[in-house]
Amino acid sequence: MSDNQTLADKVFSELTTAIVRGELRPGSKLSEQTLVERYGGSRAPMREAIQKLEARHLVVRIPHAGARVVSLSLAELRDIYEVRLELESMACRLAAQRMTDAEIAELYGLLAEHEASIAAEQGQAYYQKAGDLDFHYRIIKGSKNHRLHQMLCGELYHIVRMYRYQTSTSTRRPLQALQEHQRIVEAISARDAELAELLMRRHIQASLTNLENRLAEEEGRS
Amino acid sequence: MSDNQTLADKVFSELTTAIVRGELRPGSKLSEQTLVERYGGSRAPMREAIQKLEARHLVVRIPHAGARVVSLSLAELRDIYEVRLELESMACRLAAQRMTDAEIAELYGLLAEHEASIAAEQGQAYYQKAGDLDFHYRIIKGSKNHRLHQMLCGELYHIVRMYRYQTSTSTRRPLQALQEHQRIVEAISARDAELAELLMRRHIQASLTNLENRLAEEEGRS
DNA sequence: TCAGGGCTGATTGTATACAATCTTAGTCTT
DNA sequence: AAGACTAAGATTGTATACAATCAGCCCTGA
Repeated sequence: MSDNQTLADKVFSELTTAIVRGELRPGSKLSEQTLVERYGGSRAPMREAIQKLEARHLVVRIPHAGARVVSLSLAELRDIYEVRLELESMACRLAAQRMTDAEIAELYGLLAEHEASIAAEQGQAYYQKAGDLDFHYRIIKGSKNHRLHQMLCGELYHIVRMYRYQTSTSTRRPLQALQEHQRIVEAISARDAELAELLMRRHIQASLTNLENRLAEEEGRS
Repeated sequence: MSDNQTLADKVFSELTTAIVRGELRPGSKLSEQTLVERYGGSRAPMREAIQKLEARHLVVRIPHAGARVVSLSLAELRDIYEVRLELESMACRLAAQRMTDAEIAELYGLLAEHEASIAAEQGQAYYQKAGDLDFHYRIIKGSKNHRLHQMLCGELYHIVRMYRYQTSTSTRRPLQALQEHQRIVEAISARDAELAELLMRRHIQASLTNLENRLAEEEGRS
């Protein structure tokens, strides 16, 4: 029953985490033969795993030329952040309308945990980051829109996490982020959808403007 | 050079149009063997084609049990429309900011064509539908956000087109749609991003509310 | 020295064969 | 008669082999 997942799925999972964690650098080649040597099995499941990665935009495949880990330009990253900004604001609005009281209570609990971990200063960047992801994840799920959840968690978030170490956002300001999270939850709790959306938009906007500044200065240089 | 596309790609294209046009009914099974008999070749390319369809959410694949053409519930369709509403409004806002004057001029030209075809009453539902798609497509492209373009055109639109014959929207009111299109283009031309977004939101909202009404009455029935 | 063509090696695309799993029909039990 | 179990058949997952294509290198000629 737990062995229900196919070999291709397992390799896909392994490769996904490897790419997201940066163990496989952007631009590096993924030859099918290499994967066979590393993970065992035959080429067929490896091809399937690569195709699934391609579907999630984690690798780029060129016919007869192989697959490479995706390497995004700043412009492409800006595109992704723009879309994420819009979709996650939307998710927050819907969450304010559709989350159950129990789910909101859980959100409060999560915030309390974060607050404690920050206060104790045990919560280093890593914990804060995981907590941040968890927070956003719950709100997305609270939107009760399955497709929205799929798009944000299945297609955009891997990329965002992958490039997060570059962007240096929402990790250097844990306290401020926590306060923003608190206000968002308050808005959701008050069922104020418009305010919740606005606050989430602002919360994410910082990353985007940061990115656009870098994009502008890079264009100025060239 | 034109033969550069692989067999899997060709089968994928064929199947995509077949599904979108309704020649393959939602829920019908896609066995690999059947595809081999219909399109020739061997199972390997067929598997790849099916996987690409799965990536675009046009089929659902269950391990060891095969692939079926996706069959969406009204609730899932609502989710998709909600996301489309948000993304396409966003696209319209960005288009107002980023489209070139030449592209806007082309939009006006497109509107003139539609007006003529409606006035001559040669433009039956089919032409109007294609024209409508073209209009929306150009605005999406005008957003200059490649990922947004990918998501709307590559992932959502096939589904929307597939179920459009059910929803009966934006085909029975060609004149009103045209007028709404004209106002949208005027807003874009005036570089009024907020207004353009608002108008597009209203323009698409009709389909969504229609869908939600049907969803509500279905839930009331059960 | 450099541009261009062709060859070799490697890699991907495709075909076929085998193994594992699911589905379905039938039978048996309660 | 309804439901569960079993076995046969079919279908998918995997492995291996072959063909087609591409990348890199050497060689040739101006």
